[in-house]
Amino acid sequence: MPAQMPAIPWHKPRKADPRQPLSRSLIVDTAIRVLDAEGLAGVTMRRVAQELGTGPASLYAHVSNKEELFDLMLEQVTAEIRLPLRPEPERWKDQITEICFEAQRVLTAHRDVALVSLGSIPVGESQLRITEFLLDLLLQVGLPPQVAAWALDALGQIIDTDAYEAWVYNERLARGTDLGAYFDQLRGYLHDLPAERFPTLQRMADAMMEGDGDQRYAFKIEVFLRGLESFLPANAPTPTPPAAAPDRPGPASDDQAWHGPTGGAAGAAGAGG
Amino acid sequence: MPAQMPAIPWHKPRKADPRQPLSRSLIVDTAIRVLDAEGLAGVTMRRVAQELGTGPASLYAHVSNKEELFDLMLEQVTAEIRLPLRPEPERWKDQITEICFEAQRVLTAHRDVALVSLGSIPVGESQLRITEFLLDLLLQVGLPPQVAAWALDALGQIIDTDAYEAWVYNERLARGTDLGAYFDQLRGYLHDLPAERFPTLQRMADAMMEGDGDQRYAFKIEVFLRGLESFLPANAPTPTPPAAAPDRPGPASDDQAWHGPTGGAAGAAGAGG
DNA sequence: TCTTCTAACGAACACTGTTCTACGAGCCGA
DNA sequence: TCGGCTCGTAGAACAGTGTTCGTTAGAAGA
Repeated sequence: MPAQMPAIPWHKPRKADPRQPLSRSLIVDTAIRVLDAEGLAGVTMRRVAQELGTGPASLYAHVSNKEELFDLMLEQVTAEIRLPLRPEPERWKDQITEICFEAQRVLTAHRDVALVSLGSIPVGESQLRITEFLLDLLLQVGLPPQVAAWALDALGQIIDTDAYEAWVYNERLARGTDLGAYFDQLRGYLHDLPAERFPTLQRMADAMMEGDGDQRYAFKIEVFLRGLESFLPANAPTPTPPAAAPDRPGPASDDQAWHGPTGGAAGAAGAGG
Repeated sequence: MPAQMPAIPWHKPRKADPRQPLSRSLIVDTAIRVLDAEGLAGVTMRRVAQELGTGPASLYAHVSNKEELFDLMLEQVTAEIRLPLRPEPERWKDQITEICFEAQRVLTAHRDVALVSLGSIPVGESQLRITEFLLDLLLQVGLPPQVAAWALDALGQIIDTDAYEAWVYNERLARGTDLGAYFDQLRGYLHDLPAERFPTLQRMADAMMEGDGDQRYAFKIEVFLRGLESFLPANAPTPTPPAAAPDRPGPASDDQAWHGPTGGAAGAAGAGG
């Protein structure tokens, strides 16, 4: 902060500090600053207002809700996610993996902002930008349109959920919890489970604890991409006949037949991250 | 509620109402009743205490935290999830799909309780019960141990996240939002996107909106299971070499070599649902 | 110069989780 | 039977929260 000039005495100060006037984007920027410093729970209307040298009521002239403010913050953060120059279908799995890690990098850089994304439908410009890129890529690969469309849904969930859990993990670390001891405890707890009721779990305790967050994240993405791959027309005769929901008709394996009209309302799914 | 008998005058009432004394399980049961009626946000210490005819401070003798109360509630709810009698490896995909839908049925029956599960490591008895079953099943199928272990992680995430999103969807419905009009709006919004920036998305608007929550859920599970399937030793020469995180070593495709010591701390992942 | 409009804001409302402290009933040893 | 002690209970309070109301003060338009 540069040294402040003394106020000219006969200029009665407009507000106590002649800041730039309040605006939506200024509020959002400030809120993100608070978010980065203290996490989502620290972003209160009072806290943001205080940072702007005003009261909470003033914010409501530019933002109708705390929820709306959160949405705006998410959109702003999402804009930071960089995408490759163009889709490269010949290495689509690598490219998607890279995007997933880029998204996680950006999301976790802003604490637990991913939590905002979890229940919301991505309609912001930046979110659609990512959706557009991925959708284009998946179609170029040759996936059936409906598979590609629904895959975005799932991809967004993976990204958001993992970003959130990565934050939980980091938070515990930052709060001074000795994670080494914590996980040793957990491992011991699994080992000490009654063998007659939890034989497998007890035997697999070490495997359950294996791998850090990034490895597990990479695994989830890999499994998901391999699953997608099985929907490629080339792999049409899939290893096993595709299962579906217990009673409802699940996704069939015939490829182009996907775009069929079943006429249901869309689910409340959040793709795009 | 049955008609209350008048209090016998010469019996001075113990507290104003001669309820059974406070206890952990009574508090949890009451909290779940409030949860079912008003959602997780409605579960406040005051609200639960009021339901028990007492003040909020009284709860803290049996429950150290609101967070702990939430964990106990989750554990209690998870206990409702029914499992098949025994693993049937020959139809493992169907069985897992059934369990996923059973879990979602129970979770969504209790509003947004799934939110509690999202950031927490599943160590409760009921959660471990499910983990034990699934782990056993996956190993019997012949999946490499480490793949099976990490798969539980991913499965838990799918279940929790989808249950939460299903609740968001149902909530909007319950709050009187006309979802038909809402999704029509959304569809129109996608259709009206500038074609030069979002050509694919615009073209695919209908496919993006296709399918209700259950169909999308079934699709995610199916993709995941097909991905898992590709890790079966029989399928060892997978269509493409397994990709990994950009710089880190991802899961290799050799099967039994998994149980290796990489020595990292476990991630903050929540499996089990 | 006077009016009109609107962004800004102080104060307040109805809440929240949690803690402190006093109260009072039940049990135990004498 | 009686004191003393423990421990579950609960009222009040603290420091917060999101949001709204009614007022004010500054700028724009006539």
